[in-house]
Amino acid sequence: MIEKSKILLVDDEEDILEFLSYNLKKEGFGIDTANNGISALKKLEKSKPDLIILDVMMPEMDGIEVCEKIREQDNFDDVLILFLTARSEEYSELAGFSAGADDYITKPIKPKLLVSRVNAILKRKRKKKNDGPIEIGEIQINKSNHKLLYSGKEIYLARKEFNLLYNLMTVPGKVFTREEIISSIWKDAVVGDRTIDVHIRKIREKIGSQHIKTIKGIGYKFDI
Amino acid sequence: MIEKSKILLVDDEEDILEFLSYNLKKEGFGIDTANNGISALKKLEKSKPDLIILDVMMPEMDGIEVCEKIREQDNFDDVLILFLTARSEEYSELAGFSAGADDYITKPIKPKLLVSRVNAILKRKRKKKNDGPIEIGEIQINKSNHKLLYSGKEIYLARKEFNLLYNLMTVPGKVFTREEIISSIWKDAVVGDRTIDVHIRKIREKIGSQHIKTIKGIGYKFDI
DNA sequence: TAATTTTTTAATAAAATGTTAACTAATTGT
DNA sequence: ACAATTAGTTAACATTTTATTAAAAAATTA
Repeated sequence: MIEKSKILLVDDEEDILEFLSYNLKKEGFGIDTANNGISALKKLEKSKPDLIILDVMMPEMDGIEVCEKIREQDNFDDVLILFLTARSEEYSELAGFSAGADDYITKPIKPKLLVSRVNAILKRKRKKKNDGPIEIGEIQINKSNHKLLYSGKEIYLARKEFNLLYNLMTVPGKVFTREEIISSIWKDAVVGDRTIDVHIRKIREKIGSQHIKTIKGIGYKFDI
Repeated sequence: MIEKSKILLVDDEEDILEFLSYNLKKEGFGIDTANNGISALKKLEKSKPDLIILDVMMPEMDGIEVCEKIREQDNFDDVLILFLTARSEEYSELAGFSAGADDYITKPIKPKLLVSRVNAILKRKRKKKNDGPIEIGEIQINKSNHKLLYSGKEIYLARKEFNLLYNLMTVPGKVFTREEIISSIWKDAVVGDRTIDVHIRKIREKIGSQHIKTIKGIGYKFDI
């Protein structure tokens, strides 16, 4: 059985929260609500939603800002975010998109459209999430449980190390430039090039250097 | 001669299909049509199109869904998908893009715009595809993993050497003048002519001199 | 809050790559 | 054949890039 998805609704207007809540609960979703951005950010940890529906227009902290704050956190980069906007609002799709939104719905909200949209977006996620383990030679890396096996033995990698190695292993043999690496691991922070070297070094310390090759002037690759 | 690209048109309205078909055939594209998503999915295998133009709004299975279904199959992950949307439709660009679309056109469709858009998107694809390995005789050079195989054995080339050889190999037989070589490899630095010689020498050291020929007074070429 | 771990940076060392200069060899035109 | 021109070779050295530390900063955990 597929577990029901959890949705966090964030809006400052009580009646919209109720309206959304009513329609989505009816469909079997687990619903949590927050009536401002700050409270939403607080609830994230405990609630661990699959999808966040965010009103763009809110007092204090608007939806775009909340979205950015969420994306900044490392452990919520795969939560889906759907914006609620009034058609007339000046916020462009672009602003939402660049803040890290996955989709948006314009008000007035039609219940049927809302539900179909939510279903579609969640279905898409389920497909994407299917990051099965990657196995190359004696090395197996598994994103879903964050585990690395090296000839059967489990090796612990810190998060950044793990992400970096995982990235390289997604396309074995391909040379990843530092830019590519940075843009896929440091979504918003700015780090120096030496930082990557240090992480590479730590990974090599743990799995040896036979697989991770340096292509001077270009970047790194994972080789078989 | 460049083979003409094949396009699969998917729309439930017969007159739109005809309109698209007429305008694209005139440009020399190979056209195939389907009037619903299911039929489109069926035709994929046989038709093997380079581009699919999909109406978003269709009964039964909408364009987004068709697009997702196509992207799920892993033998069609490089087919291009272009959406047709009415400007007023509730579907956002965002939904389309995250479903895996490459571009979209809004109705009403202007023939000239359609054609230029289609040409642009196909050109983009061709260029991308050309980043694949180049294989000439026993030599294979691959930019994406920065590898040079010489009768199966991997040979390491430093960056400038690699770029230089890659350049020559993009058009085997063509004589590249020193100027051409410099302008494509040394984007801003100024180097003397002897520098190229030295790099050429190092390449010859590694793959022999039977392929890289000097055309005195002009430049170098890669010969089969 | 303290302790611990992780991440980043900065400084410096090491390695690899790139360029030049000086010289030699080859080719071309007269 | 012999200048004149162009290319090839070599080794020195300059430059760029990466590796390695240790230590500071940030984040996480107890």
